Amino acid sequence: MKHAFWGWKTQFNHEAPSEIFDCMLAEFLLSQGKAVPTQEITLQLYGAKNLEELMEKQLVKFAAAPDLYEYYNSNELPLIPVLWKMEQAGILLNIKHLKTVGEEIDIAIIEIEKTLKKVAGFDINLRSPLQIGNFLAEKLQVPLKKTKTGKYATNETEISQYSDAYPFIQSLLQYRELTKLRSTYVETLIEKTSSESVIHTTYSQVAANTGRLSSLNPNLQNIPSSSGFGQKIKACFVARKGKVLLSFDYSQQELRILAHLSKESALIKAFQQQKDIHTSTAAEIFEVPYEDVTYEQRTAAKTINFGVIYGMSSFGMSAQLHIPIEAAHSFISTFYATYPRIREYYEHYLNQGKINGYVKTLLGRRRFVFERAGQETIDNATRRVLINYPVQGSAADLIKKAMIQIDNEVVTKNIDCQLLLQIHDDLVFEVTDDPAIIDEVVKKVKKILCSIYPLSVPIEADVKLGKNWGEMKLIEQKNS
DNA sequence: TGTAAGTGA
DNA sequence: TGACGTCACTTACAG
Repeated sequence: MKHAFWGWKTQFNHEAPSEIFDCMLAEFLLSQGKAVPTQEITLQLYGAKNLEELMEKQLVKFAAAPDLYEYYNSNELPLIPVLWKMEQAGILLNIKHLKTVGEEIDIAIIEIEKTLKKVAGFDINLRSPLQIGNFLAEKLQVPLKKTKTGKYATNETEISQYSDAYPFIQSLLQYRELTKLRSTYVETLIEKTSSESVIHTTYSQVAANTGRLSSLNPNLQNIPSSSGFGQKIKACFVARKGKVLLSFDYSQQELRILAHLSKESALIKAFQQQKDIHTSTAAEIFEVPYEDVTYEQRTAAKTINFGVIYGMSSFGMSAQLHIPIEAAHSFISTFYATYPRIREYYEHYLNQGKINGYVKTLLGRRRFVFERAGQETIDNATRRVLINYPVQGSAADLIKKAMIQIDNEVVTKNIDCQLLLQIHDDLVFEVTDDPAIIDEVVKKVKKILCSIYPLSVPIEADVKLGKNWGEMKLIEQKNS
């Protein structure tokens, strides 16, 4: 929780000048009667003597781009005190419980370690991809692929296909999962927790090229949720005494934004009718009634729905769904036949990228992919960026806008409630454990989240409540 | 310091 | 032809 706005980015394609954030943070802190953190490196970098001079230099930059100045004034600068308060508040950690979970993990690790070393027959370093790769490929004759540096690839998707034939691999994957949890989550979280058992992250507004926030020291945006032990770790994040945690999770926000941007009527209709979007896509591409969609069909449709947001190829899809490339190709063709406007959306943004050198989000944030306008060709990596950025970037814009409004209308309005965390499409609050207050916060926050920017589809959010972050219970259906 | 791996959205 | 889904952060190993 040093503060939210250290650091800077100098890539040509980045338009979030962190130095102005430093200036605005300084102003905010001064208004609170606090000491201003000196940004000597930033000052030196821009050849400025003080923050005022730095700010003047920034304003010169912005003078050339009034629309961006407007965007930053309304959506980035007001977010600074919001993030600052989130960092200062921090979240309470049940250290005792976390240590117990750590001990459970330790016991499991020691057990697995013993059996693995026995099978290997020597003191193999299980954390070394080099040693593991050599052992698997040369001793056990597992036909491993090579990485780009010519070593054996031992990543999960590569080796898990042999886990049935080799119990060693199965145990190794468990070993990796447990050691990851222990070192990255249990140990670091304990280490970074204050004497009051509160953990403070730092948010950066200038790390992600899409305009998303990022979280560091520690990163609280990738706390595990899937596995059993992961859930237990998450459950160690608790509400303070007399309070509860409330989370608001946007439902399929990126696909809704895709529907809005592409104006694809079949997709818009599905959202308007409040259907399960993956089932709906499955019904369309497999030409079966909505009610008859099977689990496998829904899974395939889900992969395709997310795949299109990222510009996935038939190769990537075949790998993920374990189907032949031809089948994946056919799925994708059918998808575009079903949702023709999505293909047009692609073409539009690719052209914008060529013509202008950048593309824009809903709120006008730009991402440059070329140094100059008027490009003839686009390579595949750039193509995917152009396709993904408007969707991911717009989602980031909208939740930031909502956070600012929520802070103004809920957090600072004598309602006992504080925003603690943002995980891209998810906001976690700490609220007094009182039904009337909880009800008020739920109504107000949900209203802001869902009406922050009218799309051609409804925006929806799931609301969950709990004493800890690992066991949150849905308190309101998204369709209500 | 770069690479491989794994966690999240 | 070669690559093959976006955006992050952290850990550990090896040079």
